[in-house]
Amino acid sequence: MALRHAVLAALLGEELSGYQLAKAFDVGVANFWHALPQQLYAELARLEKDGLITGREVVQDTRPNKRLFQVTDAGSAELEQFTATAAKPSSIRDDLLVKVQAADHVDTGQLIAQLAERATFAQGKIELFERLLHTMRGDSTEEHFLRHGERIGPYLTCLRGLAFEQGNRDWCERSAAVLRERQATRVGD
Amino acid sequence: MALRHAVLAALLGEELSGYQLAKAFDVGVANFWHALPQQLYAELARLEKDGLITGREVVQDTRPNKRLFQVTDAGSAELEQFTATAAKPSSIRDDLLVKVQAADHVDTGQLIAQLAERATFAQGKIELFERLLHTMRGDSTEEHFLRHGERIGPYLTCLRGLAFEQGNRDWCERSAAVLRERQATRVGD
DNA sequence: CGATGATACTCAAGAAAGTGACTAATCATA
DNA sequence: TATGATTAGTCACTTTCTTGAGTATCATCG
Repeated sequence: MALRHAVLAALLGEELSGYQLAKAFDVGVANFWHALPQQLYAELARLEKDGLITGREVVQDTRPNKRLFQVTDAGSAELEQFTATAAKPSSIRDDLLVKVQAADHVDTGQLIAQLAERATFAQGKIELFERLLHTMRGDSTEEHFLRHGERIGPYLTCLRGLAFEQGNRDWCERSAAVLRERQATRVGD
Repeated sequence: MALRHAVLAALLGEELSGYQLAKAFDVGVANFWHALPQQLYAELARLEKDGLITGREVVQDTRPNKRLFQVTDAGSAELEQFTATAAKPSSIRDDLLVKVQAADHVDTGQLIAQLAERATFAQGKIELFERLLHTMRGDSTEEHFLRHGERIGPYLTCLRGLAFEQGNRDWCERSAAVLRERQATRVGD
């Protein structure tokens, strides 16, 4: 019962189709909640059935028709109530960290390659987030935007995503460097 | 098929009981993989059935008997193979971020309280990780340990956990400060 | 003109994860 | 001498997530 709230939060402020929502969950929202398109369509159906969102059909000439969803008052109330409940600690799942945990017992070369790949991926995300942040704040400085901007929720979560990916990149690079150095040392033994 | 590898990785180097493993998943391993005790017991049973770990009964006088598990050669091979496959991008799930995403539409007071609580929690984790890191490296400096230490996998993942929680703490504090300032501004309107 | 890719979804099956309740012994403490 | 905490697990049930395939239209590129 939590994807539910992530979807509601993503739908606040803008009407989206399932397809657009899936895109959003692929870039921005993915920082704090990950979901596949199929889950989103299913969740949208449930939310509509429960009256927390309403959908309207939009007929399109050049593309398949779509349904745009927006949060109802009941949906807002649900989110409000959700916010009032205690937050569970965040749960992370990362294959790569599992592999690094076993670093002393597995093939170092593979691990280094995967750390490098992840660092590159993180760098891409960093650049994306920096662009997103800039788009959101427009001409204002960050400080000014955070004080006086209208919609700062997505900005704040994006800031967390940025810091997270910077942490990822730095850690991947450092870990890869450490493993490389140890490899070199061992060869030189 | 992923908790499987997290359990194997946690069991490398040390023989643990299900109960001890659950503790490990509550502190260190939780940084990159979260699981409840019930899941771990179930996974241990599966791993043993598949011959990736072996358990031995340890009779105890003062406490209930326990079963200690260790990774078999087949288990090591499985981990090795797992490392060779491409890592999926990490998946995060965080209630609190969902709430912040909706920050402009929900009760700010609650949110600030939860951010403060999370910052405190993160601070506790930071201190725990710093202690763990110190224990692992003993008298060596970090640099020396990473170059010449025997078992650096858990150290590296702990470093990531530390950075993650520092990021959490900083972001929570900043977000809470921003929301407080806006609250004050609005009152002053 | 055919291939590829984007838009916009749907369905079904199976694997994984989460929830809640429960047993049973010992130890500390008030 | 009850009370609760800690150690050490088990069972059953439900929800959620992932995987894989499939439908249909239009736009673009070579």
